[in-house]
Amino acid sequence: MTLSSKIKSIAESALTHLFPNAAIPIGSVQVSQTKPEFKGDYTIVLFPFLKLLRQKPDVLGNALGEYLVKKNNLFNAYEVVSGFLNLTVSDDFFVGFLKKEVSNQQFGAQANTHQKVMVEYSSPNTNKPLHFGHLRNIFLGFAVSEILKTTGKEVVKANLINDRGIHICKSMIAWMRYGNCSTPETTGIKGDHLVGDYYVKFNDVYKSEIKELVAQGMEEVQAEREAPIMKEAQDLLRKWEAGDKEVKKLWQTMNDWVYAGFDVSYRRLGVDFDKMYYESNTYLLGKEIVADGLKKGVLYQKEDGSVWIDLTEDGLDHKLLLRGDGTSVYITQDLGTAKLKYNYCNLDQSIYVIADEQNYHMQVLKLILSKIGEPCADGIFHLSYGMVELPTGRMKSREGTVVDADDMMDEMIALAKEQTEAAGKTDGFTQEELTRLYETIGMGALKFYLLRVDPKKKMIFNPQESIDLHGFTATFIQYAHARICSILRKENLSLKLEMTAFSNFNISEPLSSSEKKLAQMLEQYPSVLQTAAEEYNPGTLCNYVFQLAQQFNSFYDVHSISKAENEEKKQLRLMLIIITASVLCHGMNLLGISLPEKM
RNA sequence: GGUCCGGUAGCUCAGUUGGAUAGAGCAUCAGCCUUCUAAGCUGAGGGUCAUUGGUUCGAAUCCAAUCCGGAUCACCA
Repeated sequence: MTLSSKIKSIAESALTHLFPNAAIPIGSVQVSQTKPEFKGDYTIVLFPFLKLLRQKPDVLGNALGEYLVKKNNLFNAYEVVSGFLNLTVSDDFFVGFLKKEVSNQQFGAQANTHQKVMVEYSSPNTNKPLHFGHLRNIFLGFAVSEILKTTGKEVVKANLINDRGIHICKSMIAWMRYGNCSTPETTGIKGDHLVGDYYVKFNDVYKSEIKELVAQGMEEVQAEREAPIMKEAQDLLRKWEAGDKEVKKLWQTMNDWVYAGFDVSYRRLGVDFDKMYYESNTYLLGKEIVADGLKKGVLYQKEDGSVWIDLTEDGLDHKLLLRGDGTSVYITQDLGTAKLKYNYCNLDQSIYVIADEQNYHMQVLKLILSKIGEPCADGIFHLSYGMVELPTGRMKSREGTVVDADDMMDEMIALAKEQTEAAGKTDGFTQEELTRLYETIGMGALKFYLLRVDPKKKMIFNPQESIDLHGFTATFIQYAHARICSILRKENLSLKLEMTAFSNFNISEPLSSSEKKLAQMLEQYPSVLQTAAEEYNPGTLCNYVFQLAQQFNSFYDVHSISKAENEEKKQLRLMLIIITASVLCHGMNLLGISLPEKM
């Protein structure tokens, strides 16, 4: 139980004890951190009880404060300031906390709840390489998965690859026309980029063909339909669906190039998947669900044979689920895939990390499944995030205005190198260690930059301004960690300690304010994780980890650890920094960011 | 037009679910390295929390209306 909730329940029972005739509503006690300008650590707000108990703030505050301090050794002082009861938590509590957790590298992790959660993220199309927008999706999905895991969920990371459809046919036709049998091997170009180049090529040719047709007097709308390259792409798609061997073979080959490229990127990004789904296997699913819905009368059929659902009661429109010719539309396969996922291991929850442009689609998907009575409906949660835009607007892969993910990684790592060298911090490293260090700093900065903001807010990225390595960044946190490691190296201590370490420690001197503040922040880590998990928001964790590093830096500035005033203080501070390092490391790892021991 | 999301310091963002004088980072300015890593620390300036009204002891937070920006509402995916 966290300190804050402990205080809550203690105060609640204290109030019922002091005022036996009044019914104190459960959960009505508000506990918050005391503002730095006042004395104390935690604050109870008295206002909600004044009317109920017919008490004046000062009287109630003093009565409650006195009772709490007297009856409970958790507190050793209190102060009432205009309706707020500020409580000072005893040093013993914090020291007890430090002794208990100093050898626990898993501090913050919760016991397994046996709830099964699938997190689908990344889910790329196979016609182009990953771009900056995908990175937000990927980092979010990975971080949320890890946060859920550490709070006791069993997580299946899933990737649903959109490997079929007109988009890949566009790359295929452009390659057939202009590729000259080039391959990643013959060109030395990474597979996903090579296929992406032909996607761009397709659009260039498409545009010029339209222009030509318009010049010949055709309407633009018609020209868009009639352009030869487009017709050829559509023809390829038809052949693919008919199972044409040659087409399938090329399709497989080009997709394999892309997968090889993605694998390199995923590995570099440090993310992984437990379950891969391919749309070429799932795109025909969902028809039985539609048939079932028709039988149940939830869906209706028009004269032309098309199947619809009426969602007007829910403030939405009529939605098509099957075409007149009986073929699926986009949402049909999603109905089937939702069920497929659910049946994979009896999911309690199925999370979709998808951009907010699909809010409506996801809302409709969940609603339809629930109306048809599919049990998978309840667990569906759309983790919707805002798109990453450039100052000039949305990124368009068709127009080549995307910030490429691989390029971005290269740039960040180059920036890390540049700034490390500029700061003259390369001494004592081997070349190999430096390479790894730049990777750690660059990738950390990139991930943190994308994870620190609330997922649902859209973000604008300006490629002209490089991502900072100062202030609210991963680098800042990595630096704090490296400082701690440096101290521990000199003290011949490891972050991994025996259970018995520090078990004989006792204090005789009061904690300084920055020692206490640091301990207090560390104690809050589990509840931060809980909040981040409940809100599916890694940003909460970013904020916390940054504030912790900040608090450590202030602490570090005022207190020497190695040359502490006495042995007691030294031991105390060692415990503090060991847990700090452990929490920083644990928290950042959940975000997919690693921390160097030296930088 | 319907639905949904957003609007907080010059810029990028927090704001513990309704609590004290609204906080960080960047940028600007002023200090701090003979002492465990200055990628750091301390301080200053910078605010009509989009606007207006309401709810109450108390509102950036809840409600209503308005303004601005975005997404979406296909027999596309």
